[in-house]
Formats: sequence, C-alpha cells, structure tokens
Amino acid sequence: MPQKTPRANKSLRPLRRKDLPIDTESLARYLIGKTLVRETPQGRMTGRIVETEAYVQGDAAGHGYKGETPRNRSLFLERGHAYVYFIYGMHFALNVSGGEKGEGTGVLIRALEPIEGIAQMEKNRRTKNPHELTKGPGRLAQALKIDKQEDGIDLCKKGPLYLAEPQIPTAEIGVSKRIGITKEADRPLRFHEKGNKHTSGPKHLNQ
DNA sequence: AGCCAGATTTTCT
DNA sequence: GAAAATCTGGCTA
Repeated sequence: MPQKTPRANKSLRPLRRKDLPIDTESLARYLIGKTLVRETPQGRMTGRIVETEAYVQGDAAGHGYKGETPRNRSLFLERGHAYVYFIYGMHFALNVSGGEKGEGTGVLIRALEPIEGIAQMEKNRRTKNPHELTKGPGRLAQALKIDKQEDGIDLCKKGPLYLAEPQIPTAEIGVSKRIGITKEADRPLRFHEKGNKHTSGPKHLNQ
C-alpha cells in the first residue's frame, strides 16, 4: 500500500526518455508513483510523485499555448526536461516537458510523498508537519530547493535533479479537474494516487 | 475543515 | 499595468 514506509536507498535508475509516453496526458499519468531525485551538496532528497497535471496541445491554460518566450523556452525542449517557473511573486513550480520537441506542452508536478532526506526538507520548509512538506507545487519546490537554476535540466540522466524508477508499487490512480487556473480548468487532466495523504487540493478531488 | 484576503515580482500586453 | 499553474495566517464553526 502507498502509505507503507518506502525503503530508502534502493537503486535509483533514471527513467529512459524512450519510456516516457510522447502524449502529454499519458505522461502525466505515467509519472504518478515515479521517484523524483534531488542531489544537493547537503545530501540527497527523494520523493514519490503523487499528483500531476497535464497541460496539453491547444490548451489555453498551458504556458506554451501562445508560443515560445524566454520564460517558457524549456517547455519546448524534448520531453523529460525540467521547466521551472516563478509565480505569484514568491513561488517556484516544477514541470516535466512533454510531447514532441518544440511542442511546448508539459506536466506540472503538484505533490510528492517524501522518502529520503526528510530532515533537510524540514529545514528548507521550516516546518516539521510531514503533510505540509511537499503538498503543492510551491511547497515541493521549496522543500527540494528548486528554482530557476534547475530550469532546463535533463531529468532523464543522473544529476542534480532527475526522475527515477518507482521504489514501491503504485496504487490506483484517480483523475480530476485541474487546480488554481481559470482557463479550461474543468478538463480532467489532473492525476493523483488514490488514498495518498500527501496530495494537495480539496478532499473531493482526491477520491 | 473551509473560506478569505494579503503577500510580492516576473512576465507579457 | 494587470494577471498569475500559490501559500500562509486568521477567521468562522
């Protein structure tokens, strides 16, 4: 079951780019349960991805909808690269670029279940509440010390930030509307692991 | 547990 | 100049 304490330090093999679904919606679903690995000079932090949102082709809510700009250029890289943006004057959020190269679609990572390096996350977040560490895009970026420096990183190879194979099996995946946007918000493009305590958003969206 | 307002700055119009 | 893929604290119950 998802809430069982996952064993730390199993092999952390990066995901292969060819295994990432090209379709962005499929990618968002595929990423649930995968491991996000953050290497810093202070040590390693890892977490299971438990909540994602897809921003697909022709989607007015997508940052790449109106074409490439200096801000969103990493979203147009080949799939599996990091797109980090700054929002509301104080938060960073992490996306995985999706689709074909130049497409400008991607997947927002909305929540993690912390596994390794929890002490360091508590320090970065200045809280000890395990449920407030990585629940929500801004919080997880702060916990893992992710900012513009990580923008454009290849997440399919070992480095300061990458995606890796799951460490424990993934439970059933639920689908809901997206959170925090005004355009096309009702499209069912948000994915989450059912029953996981580390997902963000109101309860009725997590069933 | 749920609702609301305020914070704060980048980005593009 | 306005909007923005959010979080926090303070309120009500």
